[in-house]
Amino acid sequence: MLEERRLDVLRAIVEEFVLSNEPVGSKLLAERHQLGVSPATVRNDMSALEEEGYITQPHTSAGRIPTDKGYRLFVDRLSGVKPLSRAERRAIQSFLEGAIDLDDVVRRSVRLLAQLTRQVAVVQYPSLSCSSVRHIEIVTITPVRLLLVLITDTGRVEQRVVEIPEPVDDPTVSELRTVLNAALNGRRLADAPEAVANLPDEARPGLRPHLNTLITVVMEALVDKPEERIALAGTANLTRSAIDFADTLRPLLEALEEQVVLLKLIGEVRDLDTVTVRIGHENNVDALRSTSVVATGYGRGASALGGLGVVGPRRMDYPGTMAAVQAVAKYVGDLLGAD
Amino acid sequence: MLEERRLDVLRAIVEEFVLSNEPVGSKLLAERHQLGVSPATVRNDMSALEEEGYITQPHTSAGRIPTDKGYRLFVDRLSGVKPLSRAERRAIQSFLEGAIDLDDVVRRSVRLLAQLTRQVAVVQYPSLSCSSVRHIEIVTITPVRLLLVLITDTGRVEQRVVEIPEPVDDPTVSELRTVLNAALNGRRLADAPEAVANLPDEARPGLRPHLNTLITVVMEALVDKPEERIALAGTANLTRSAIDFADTLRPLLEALEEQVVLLKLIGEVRDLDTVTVRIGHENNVDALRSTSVVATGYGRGASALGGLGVVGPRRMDYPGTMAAVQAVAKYVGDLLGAD
DNA sequence: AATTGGCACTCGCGGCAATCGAGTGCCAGA
DNA sequence: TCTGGCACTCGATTGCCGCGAGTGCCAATT
Repeated sequence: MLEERRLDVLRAIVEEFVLSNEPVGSKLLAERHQLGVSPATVRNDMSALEEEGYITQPHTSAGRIPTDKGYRLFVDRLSGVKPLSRAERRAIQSFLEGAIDLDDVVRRSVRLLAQLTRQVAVVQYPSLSCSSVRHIEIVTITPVRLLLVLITDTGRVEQRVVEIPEPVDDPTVSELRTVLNAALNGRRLADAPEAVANLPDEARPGLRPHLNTLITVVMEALVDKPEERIALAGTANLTRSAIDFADTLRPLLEALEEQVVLLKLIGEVRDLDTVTVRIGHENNVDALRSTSVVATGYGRGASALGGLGVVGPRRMDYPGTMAAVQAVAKYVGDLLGAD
Repeated sequence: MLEERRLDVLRAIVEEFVLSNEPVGSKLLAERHQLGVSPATVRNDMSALEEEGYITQPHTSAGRIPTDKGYRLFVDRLSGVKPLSRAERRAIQSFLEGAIDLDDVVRRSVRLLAQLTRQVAVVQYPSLSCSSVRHIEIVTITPVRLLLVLITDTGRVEQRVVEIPEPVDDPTVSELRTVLNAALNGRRLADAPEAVANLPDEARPGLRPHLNTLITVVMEALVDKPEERIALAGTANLTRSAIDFADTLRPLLEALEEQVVLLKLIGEVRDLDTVTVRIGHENNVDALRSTSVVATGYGRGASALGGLGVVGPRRMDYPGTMAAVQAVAKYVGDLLGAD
């Protein structure tokens, strides 16, 4: 009973603070959230909550604001799921279904997510290693430089320039193309290594050296260190949250421009079916210590094709943001998993 | 003589203000810049300059700051060329020459430019219409869906999915590929329309409908409305210039996310050999009214392949920025024009 | 034991007046 | 045409004061 109400108080504090961005006091809580007790009682609870580290006061004679720990408890135990409005669902659907190719899907999703959450949105392009090969094309640029073009079932087109040690002629290139396609078409890139492992042994001797070179390059470029890509939108929303500027905003913007940071971030949280929330200090990146990240994976079947999420102030509408992230992930997953 | 000194005063004001970001007064000017006259004389000149609209004072009892008109005069007549330091030239060279493909070149240039100028940098990918065709590839996805891949001499790879009205088989696709390549290889995309104009007439009858469809699509997608791309870097630098935040920064960030705006901007100023400067109100975009844009075109030969530049506060080191923009444009032009 | 009303205390904030000083404009003299 | 002098303006800084929101504690009540 007493435990129960204390949590109610915490929930009320979080909700109120998210709304107003001002430290919230006992009087306001008692009258606006039907707690059924007097301000004095609320004060006692608040005192206890502060003792336990869930809330803090910026200075004496001010109300309380949630700590990271407080937000964490709120997210884990206190917040219900806030379903999206019908209008929102409709907006998502109509906004995404006009997309014509992969680039378009990603660009639309990231803008959509930024708009829905009014925060910074991040969408990762489908990882190559989770995709299947639809076609491999080899184009001769010069006799010793080939352009490898890989087309995946997610519609992603990836190209690499390959320098080869000795010149090849067109018939050989054509033969290489046939052999590679036969071995890889329809297979997932993650399975590619074993699929091509003994290709050279089966090929005619004259082809082997080239095949070996190409296979090495393909493996290295597309499987071992695939180029992950990221789309970003809504950085203008950072100015909204009145984060204190010079100190926080700059490093944050710098971090967001750093693909590596974002990839690491998304990589850690791209589970399907789970929306991960990282609050403040829980982020491993310094520049994100004063922000929260809400992210999840998208895709169909077992493993995630990629991840997406938003970055915003800790003072964030977690239920709403989580709902939006989840919904967009579902739509994007369906869209890219199906086609 | 008197005219002469007045301009010296304006130059001094601009330089001082760019450095300090504070309104500059007559005393400071007289003692720091060897004008050879007393503060009182400087005051007279300042009064005249204000009369003519080159400078203004934010409030009585404050120093003067340049107006847009003042900056304009400074850029046009007062600023010498500030050559880059040897170290900077070396940095540019070593930073860019490691690039492996087009994407890499563009990404590196934009970061380099942002770093050199400490401002927001924008680099446009080479326009398709200015590039020549190196190779066209057609890949069958389904019998009625083809993937067109266009490779240009600048290393850009562009792809489009094409829906065709009736199924084609592989030999036909192969034939189409041969015909298209024969007609277009080595030609500039801008010249493509005439190059393919009477291809259908010369082809064997069975090929004509497909050829017509493909030509239409190629023309539409790659020539009429080519997808221009833009790379952006250094948005974090916006926080540096103490632009007043909530009011200016948000619309600015929003504008920068809008590719259309940037493309329009760059498109207007991509002359080769001329670094264009747009100061404050000279920009046609509202969000850029309180910023300056320094940009130019890059490329080899007559027409520009693309444009690049920076966006920063009006209070900007114009000579230095112009030098950096020019230098990077030259290197990028050489890099992309040569290969 | 939990809750409540009462009360003293803290402290940030807004308003106000006084002061300071940088910078200007003007004028008379060289 | 330039210069030194001088009065004036006005934003910024400082210090002070009172208000009020919010707290913590305590004794009384249920």
